[in-house]
Amino acid sequence: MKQQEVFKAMADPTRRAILRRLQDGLLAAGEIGEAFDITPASLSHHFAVLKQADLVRTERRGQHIVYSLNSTVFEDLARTLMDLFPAKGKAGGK
Amino acid sequence: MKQQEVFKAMADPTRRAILRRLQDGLLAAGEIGEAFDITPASLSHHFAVLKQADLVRTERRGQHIVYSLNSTVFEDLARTLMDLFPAKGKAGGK
DNA sequence: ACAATATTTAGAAAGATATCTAAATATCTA
DNA sequence: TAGATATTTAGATATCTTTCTAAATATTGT
Repeated sequence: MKQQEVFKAMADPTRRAILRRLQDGLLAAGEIGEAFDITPASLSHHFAVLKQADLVRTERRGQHIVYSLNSTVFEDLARTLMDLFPAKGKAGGK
Repeated sequence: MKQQEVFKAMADPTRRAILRRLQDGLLAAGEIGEAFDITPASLSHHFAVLKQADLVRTERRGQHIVYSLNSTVFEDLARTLMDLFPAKGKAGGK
């Protein structure tokens, strides 16, 4: 996991909202954008950050590009957080 | 949980390192700082961000101010992440 | 009360980020 | 292949962050 990229990606509220929209399944970039008051260009920038962090996958379907969540990275991230708090992770956590 | 503040706080590598140092128990600001090549002033700024997010608690002990983790917020954060990925959280997760 | 130690606050500078508009690229359909 | 639609890239700008130095505040011990 590219930890730094993942945390940075998650730090923006628009990006978290994008991820939430993707919970229900694949969506095209434009469909995702409908929910936000933001230009396609800005949205595309957010996608790039999410892709960089490997939080989403893309696939072209005709003239659309569809996005989907990459659950693996979420699991890794959750684990990293778990490791961070004391009670659980045994003494020498990474 | 102040979600936005928590995510932002976690997005900086120095702050995550601070949190990791605190896994082993209470530490004074200065002790934490020894591990980093950063001025006390900058360190103090990071503490402020962590406090703002409620990720750490502070208590004065004589001339020291000791920091400790607030596990509750980590749990909340981990839960938020879990909710974010599809398979697990049932359909209508917040 | 003074000096020493520990930490925070204020203010400034450099770098990163989010957003926009305009232009480029890719795909489909006529 | 030309036009329409969907998305990304380039370049600019305003705002936010990280970091610094210098100064302020709090506490202890003499």
